[in-house]
Amino acid sequence: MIAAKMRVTISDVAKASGVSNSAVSYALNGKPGVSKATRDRVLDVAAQMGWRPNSAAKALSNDATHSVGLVLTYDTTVLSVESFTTELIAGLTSELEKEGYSLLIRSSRNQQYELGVIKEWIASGAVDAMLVLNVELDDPRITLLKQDARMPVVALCDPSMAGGLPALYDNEQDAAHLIVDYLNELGHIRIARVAGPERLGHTFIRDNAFMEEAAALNMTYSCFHADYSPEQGRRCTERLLSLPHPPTAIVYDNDVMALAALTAAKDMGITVHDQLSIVSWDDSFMCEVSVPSITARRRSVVSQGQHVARMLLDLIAGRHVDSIQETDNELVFRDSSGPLAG
Amino acid sequence: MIAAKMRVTISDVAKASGVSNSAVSYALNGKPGVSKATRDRVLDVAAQMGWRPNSAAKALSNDATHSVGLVLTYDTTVLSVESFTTELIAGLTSELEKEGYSLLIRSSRNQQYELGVIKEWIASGAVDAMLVLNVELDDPRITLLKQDARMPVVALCDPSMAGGLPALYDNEQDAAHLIVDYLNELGHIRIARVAGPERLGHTFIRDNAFMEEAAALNMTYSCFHADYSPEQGRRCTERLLSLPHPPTAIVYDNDVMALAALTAAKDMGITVHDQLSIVSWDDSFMCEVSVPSITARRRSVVSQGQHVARMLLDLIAGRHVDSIQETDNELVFRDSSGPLAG
DNA sequence: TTGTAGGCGTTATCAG
DNA sequence: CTGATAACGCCTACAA
Repeated sequence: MIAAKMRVTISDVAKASGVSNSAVSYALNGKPGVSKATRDRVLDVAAQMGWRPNSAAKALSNDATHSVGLVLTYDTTVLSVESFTTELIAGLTSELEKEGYSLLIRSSRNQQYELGVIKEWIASGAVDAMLVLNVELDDPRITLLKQDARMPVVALCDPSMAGGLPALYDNEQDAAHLIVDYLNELGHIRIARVAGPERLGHTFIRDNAFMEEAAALNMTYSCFHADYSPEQGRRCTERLLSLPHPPTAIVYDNDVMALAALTAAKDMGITVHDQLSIVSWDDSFMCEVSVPSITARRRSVVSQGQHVARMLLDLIAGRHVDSIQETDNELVFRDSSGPLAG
Repeated sequence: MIAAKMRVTISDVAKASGVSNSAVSYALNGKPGVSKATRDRVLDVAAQMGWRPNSAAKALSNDATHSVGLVLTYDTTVLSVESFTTELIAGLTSELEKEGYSLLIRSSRNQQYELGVIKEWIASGAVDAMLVLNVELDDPRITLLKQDARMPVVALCDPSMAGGLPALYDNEQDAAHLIVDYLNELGHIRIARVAGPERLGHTFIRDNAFMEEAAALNMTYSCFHADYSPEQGRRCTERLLSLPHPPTAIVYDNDVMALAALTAAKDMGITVHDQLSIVSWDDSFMCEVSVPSITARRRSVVSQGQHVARMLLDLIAGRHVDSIQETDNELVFRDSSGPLAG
């Protein structure tokens, strides 16, 4: 049992450079209180010995862990929207990295469990801040985080459901208008939408936006709610296309369902583009390479992740943070949509 | 500035229940040294006051953070294999969760930077263990982690490149045989492969496996290396199909490139299935819904994540861990492959 | 069975 | 500018 425990501490460095413990601390942290001569020497010795601050000790002393928390809830949704999760994490971590922050991830099966994780984080100080995804109507997480204001939070949802917490949100209205107007210009009169789970906040927002815009343009609009899975995407498509007056254009809340719709339509002998226009709310590589390729709303989830990270870092630094609306709505026109035939 | 700092500590609980500090600690940790009566009372009071252990203090005292580290390197690879990353994280976190462990993620642009992160983790004790992805030939990370044995590690790569570190690995040979034999039975003589980056360990392993198996069956085999991106998948496909004696079957190292190949072939007027068989090394939802759907090797990345997590937890617990080979190789037959026409 | 005291590594206070 | 000394919250010998 000789080596094993070879961690270099501040006192080791202090001893080796013949100064006091605190002198080393000052030197290492670039704070005043030491002469330039000793500072340089200490820095030198520390580097030589390979000293690195112990994260736990630092965290205990500073009451800051330099990490940001994220709970991934693995119900049907997460794995069906793979690209969202990966891209968000990519954006988050790349921005956090700039300030030396890490992303701490925990897994949860349901919202109840996630509530427990959040409570633990609040009480244990395991993370300096956290973000909340997939906010639902009257989300208990929001309630919890509001009432107990110790934890800096950013919510990824419409401000109307963030309960005053700073939120980063899409301009869903704008996107809905973009899509509905586009379909209207193509001559479509009866449109439909296969939406995400009804309990999700952004589904609710979109529901209203679509309804209003369709009404304003005198279009017939019907909507089925699904769980983002290909199975339900398929089923809803079949149901819609079996209606007495089927829609001539369908908008899907995610790419996976839009893709499933492609085969569903094909199996029913309906030609996408000519007889049926399909638009996806989320763009992804799948929409590009599918046959036909799918017209989709583009947004950069990666940069959304970066923005959230920036907001979180600001909150941690004690700066005031306002809700921010993402503005980059754009429709990418591909083969799955076209003018109403006839 | 009255409330703000309302964290409940062990001494608060001690005071409130009229016993000593250590008695509380014993009681809370289920260790002997307290009477059942006081233990129950302490537990009660602690619950009442909402006590939760401070993670930093605990980490400092126990030299264990209850977290496992993962560095995501965002070169081209990561975002092109989205599904792999998401599924791996899903598997990892769900298994870690069972023991209350978290996944700590940092982001890196290149291997040099990642080396720095690893060194910092080793010296700072920020994670109890870590895993290594995308191992390359003579990977400096492996070297580092081997020479400095303080950090429990599991590598996701062939044992031959894990340098003695415990590894979780696919049976690439078996998978290669599976695919090549299948194509051989269909009557294909000239096959090709669009592989991943040459520097990656598993690419190397697969290269050899394919070459050997093709040779054993007297098949012509050619291979281009790409970066997993759709662009390169497309370009390599075009190059292969423009050869004087083009292959009649092409295997792609990931689903994204296989999908890109679909459109590439179509644009060249080549009918997939009839004139060209396409097989993907990785399965995903995209392979199911594409037109034509793509024959693919199936493996469960989620359960691989769970296995790695299990190995890491074992290592942390001080148990011996051997390298483990995943066995679930299976080929899912879809529309993109078929018997050689003529 | 209980309480006291010291340590984990860092930061911050306060004398000298 | 320097060097003891306490504090952060928890764990664990060691005494009582």
